[in-house]
Amino acid sequence: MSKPVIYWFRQDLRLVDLPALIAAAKAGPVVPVFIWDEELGGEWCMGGASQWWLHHSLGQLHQGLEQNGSRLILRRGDTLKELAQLLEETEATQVFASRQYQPWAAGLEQQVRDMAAGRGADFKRYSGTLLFEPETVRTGSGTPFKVFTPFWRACQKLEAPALPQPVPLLKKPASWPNSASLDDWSLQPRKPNWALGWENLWSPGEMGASKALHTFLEGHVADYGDGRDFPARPNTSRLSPHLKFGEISPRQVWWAAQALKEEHGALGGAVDKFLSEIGWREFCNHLLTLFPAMPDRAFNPKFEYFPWQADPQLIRAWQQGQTGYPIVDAGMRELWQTGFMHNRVRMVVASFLTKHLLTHWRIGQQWFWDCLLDADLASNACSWQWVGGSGADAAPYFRIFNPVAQGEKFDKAGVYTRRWVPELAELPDKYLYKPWEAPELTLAAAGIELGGNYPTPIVDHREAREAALSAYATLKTLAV
DNA sequence: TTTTGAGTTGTTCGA
DNA sequence: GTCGAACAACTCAAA
Repeated sequence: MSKPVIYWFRQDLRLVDLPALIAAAKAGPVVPVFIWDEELGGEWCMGGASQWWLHHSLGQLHQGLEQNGSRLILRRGDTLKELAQLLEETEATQVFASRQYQPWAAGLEQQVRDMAAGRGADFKRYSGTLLFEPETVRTGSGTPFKVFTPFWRACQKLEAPALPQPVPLLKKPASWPNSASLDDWSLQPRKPNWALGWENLWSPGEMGASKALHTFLEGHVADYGDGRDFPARPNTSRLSPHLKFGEISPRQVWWAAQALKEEHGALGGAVDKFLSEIGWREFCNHLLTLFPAMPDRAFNPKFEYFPWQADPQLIRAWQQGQTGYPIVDAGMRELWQTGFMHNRVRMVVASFLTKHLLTHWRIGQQWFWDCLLDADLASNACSWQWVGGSGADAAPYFRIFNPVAQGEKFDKAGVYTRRWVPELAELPDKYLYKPWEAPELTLAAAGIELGGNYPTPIVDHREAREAALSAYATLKTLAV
């Protein structure tokens, strides 16, 4: 019998359309492995909410492998050491994996390659996480793009992504190495269990991902263009955590979207708008590859001199959804309670933190990193920098979201806001986003005591706006 | 090399 | 209530 090969699962927890797994299956009997390396990423090791998802996704992956006559070998510890140990135990001659794009990934891949070579084994790396490899998208003069629209246009002109590939036939090795037990890893919170009920909100794993895609494309994409901006409407895909863990490939998304366009030409506009969001995922990963310091330093160096403030009380009020601005508080509480936040509201809360509170975007990035199920290093860093004004193709500094206007515009009936800020449930629409303007009697009738069961605004919008504008003005004179 | 057109997501003010 | 302009130039990408 031929020597086995190792398939090293990373953030590609699926069986369908996985080029590296297909290659592994061709090369010999496959030992599928996942290594829980808690330290990997250092400061950016996996956040709490994401660990909950990982637990369930690994369970699903294990089931999927069993249905294909295989299994998932779990190990915990340093990636390099565990892979070396597995090579020794299995006498495998090759290690297969999908390429990742975090700043530490390329170095780790090189270390694995060297370690394997030292044992007479080969390391083989394949794409599969992005539609386009960062090296392949370049401007006419050969430089990487720094503006989204021309970037995405250039992507469309490249050869279309390959069609998704089916699950390969996995041959069993002569014997299986030992596996750790998922439950021993304590990836799920216990005391307190802040993920209570999340099983009803999310279906981690390949099947859940596929279902989310089809529910979206069959029902909700039609009204994506407008609907996606309204947090109470169902017109977003909610695919982000699935994509983050690689439970579905962007190629599956791309081709399912193309098929829908062909079937219903009228949906083309909405589908393209949705695909451009997949484009932003690509763009962010390309930017992170280009500028690995993205999570830590301003892409626009001027912003390294921005007069950020850091008031722990204000930061805590933001984190806990106690700012006194209902749309902000609704978003922050949705995040805490579900591990997710609607995109429109993410922009509002991020603008509030960076501009109203003049707090460094890194503080927000770190909070999101720990709380978001879909926390992705590239998207999180690029999006925070975009809001803060320091990113590529960033929002202009004078774009300061008005939390009252945003609430009134995008959640007029208050369905979203009242759900997450129930103490305001009885407040009439007219005052929902500015309870401080409501007459005493109205507040009393709604059971609201400002400064009691709901906070007075922690900053005044007009004053905060002026302060932000003048803080940003200080950058103008800088020559960096 | 120089020139030209364009650039995710907004708010406020004044006519 | 509605609409257009200002916000502030700057950088990017392509011709």
